[in-house]
Amino acid sequence: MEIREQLENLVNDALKSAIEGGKLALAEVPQAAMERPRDTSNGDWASTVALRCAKQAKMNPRQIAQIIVDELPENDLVSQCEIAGAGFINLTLAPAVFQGVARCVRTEKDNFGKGEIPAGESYVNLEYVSANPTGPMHVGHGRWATLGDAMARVMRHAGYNVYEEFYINDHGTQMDIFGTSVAVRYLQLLGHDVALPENSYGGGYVKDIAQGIIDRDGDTWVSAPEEERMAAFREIAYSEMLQNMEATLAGFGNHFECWFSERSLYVAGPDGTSPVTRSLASMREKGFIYEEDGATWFKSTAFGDEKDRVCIKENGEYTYFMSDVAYHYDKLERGFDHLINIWGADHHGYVKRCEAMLAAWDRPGALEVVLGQLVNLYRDGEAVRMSKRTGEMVTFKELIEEVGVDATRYLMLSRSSDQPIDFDIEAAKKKDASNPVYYVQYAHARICSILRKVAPADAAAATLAGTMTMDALADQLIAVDTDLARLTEPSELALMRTMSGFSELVAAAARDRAPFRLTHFAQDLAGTFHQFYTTCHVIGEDAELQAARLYLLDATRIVLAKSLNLLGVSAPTEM
RNA sequence: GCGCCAGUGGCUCAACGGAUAGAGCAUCGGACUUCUAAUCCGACGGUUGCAGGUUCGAUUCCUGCCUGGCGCACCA
Repeated sequence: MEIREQLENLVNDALKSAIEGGKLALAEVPQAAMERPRDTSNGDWASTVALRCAKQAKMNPRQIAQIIVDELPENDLVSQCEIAGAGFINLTLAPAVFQGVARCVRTEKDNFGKGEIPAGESYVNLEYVSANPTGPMHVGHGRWATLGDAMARVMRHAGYNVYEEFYINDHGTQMDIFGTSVAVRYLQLLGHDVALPENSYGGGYVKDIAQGIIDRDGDTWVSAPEEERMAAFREIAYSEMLQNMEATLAGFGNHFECWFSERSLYVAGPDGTSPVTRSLASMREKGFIYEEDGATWFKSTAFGDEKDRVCIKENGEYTYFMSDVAYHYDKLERGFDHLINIWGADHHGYVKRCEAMLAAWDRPGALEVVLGQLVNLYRDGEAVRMSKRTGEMVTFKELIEEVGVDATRYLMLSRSSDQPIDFDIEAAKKKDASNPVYYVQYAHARICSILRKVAPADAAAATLAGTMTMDALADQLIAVDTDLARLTEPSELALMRTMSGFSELVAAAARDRAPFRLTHFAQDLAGTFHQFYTTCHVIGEDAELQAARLYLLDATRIVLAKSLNLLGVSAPTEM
């Protein structure tokens, strides 16, 4: 049982017996609702229950607090109990409670802080990035890549069953325009006088693709029929862009269970139906589809949208929205109960109609759209849009190459997703105190260094060579039954106290889709460690104390590594 | 005009409705003969955009206003 629950039970029991004993006149038993005071001088945990029921009980809150404290059952958790301020009940826990946390960490290792699946959540589809395959990913996509990945990691650790998906918009006229753009560049490179039509893709990468085709096939496509050439080039360019995105994201540490093609939504199966026809039929059956002005409409206003939306245009073409209708329907068909989409804030106008379609299928609330604010790039405080090298929009790939994966991820995650990010490339590249990612990683590396120092030389060397994990090394050095009773220094207790909040933090970060909180936790834990490092020595203390501190150190290492891992950031063993 | 997001020290950000609003950076002053100084300690710095309301208690919730970003297609 979590410490919070145990304390709540204690206080709740006290309340109950005070009421039953006639000392408190309350119609119903209020909840203890323990919280962690920001200032540890107010104890490790506090209850505000006395404040909240003062009015009903018609008593002074401090008086109520005293009654509750008097009724607190005997226990070995609380070492000190204080009534403070207006009527706060502040509890200080016995060191043994915190020592138990350290033991729990070393026992559970990578599973420390792992949660149970929240009620009502069974199978979550998390869709993110979903960049168009008509060009390279830009910096904003990097934010979604980071956020989605961290969200998936955090939610999994909190017990959710998460399936990560990338939606490829490979259907529709934009793809033909892409193919045409490549074809024009191809002809131009071969000396033909062809103008690039308006609305074309004009980026340098289009020319590169065309050059690639020339390198492979020469001028054989010049004589091909225009339509055929466009279609062929479209497919070549598409597959190149897709490989590009896959490689960039894989290098960034992302993994998608599924790369879902929009085209597949239009392909009929053996029974002659496709997701498009099935989703439309389902809506029609429920009475939310109608024809007007030659077009086919979804009655999204029935669910709060500001206007109805077209699914099939007057000219018979399907809208982009139709694809999304089919796509979400397909997700439901594939068995997902909860659909989470991460979108840029510039798409927020699109949310209502998508929520409406889920409601039309009697699955209101099944769709959750996480909107993220955009990324502004800076270099030494100056706004940058264009890359110096290409003269075009800075791509995500360029950003990672210049800044590095860890610093990019950490910075992208260090703000709540509904805050815009001002990403300064030069600031992100700095390897000093102003860059928090190194502060956290350094704490981890420092611990590893101490562990290596007390280890046999060959084992220490093996961890540096990568042939032995730190976990394995720690297991050699640290006895399972190490006595932790000597860990009573303030900085030792602070470390364990910080770690004791980890599982609750993971649960909250998952619930609120806010992995950025892990960055604050990691910095907090790293800071607490650095303090410990300066006040407490490990090596050279008496055998019992050294053993206990090594144990604590390794617990800290595990939690630091886990926090970084949940953010998708590496935990280096030396720096 | 309507809608979404946000406004907290010079800068970047925190704070389940709780206590004296916390960190980091920057600035200034200290600490390496000791397990990594990518570290630590200290100082300076605030009318939480404005005005009301709810509450024992509001940065947090409600209303109005101001400022900034984004969006309001038979485009994708």
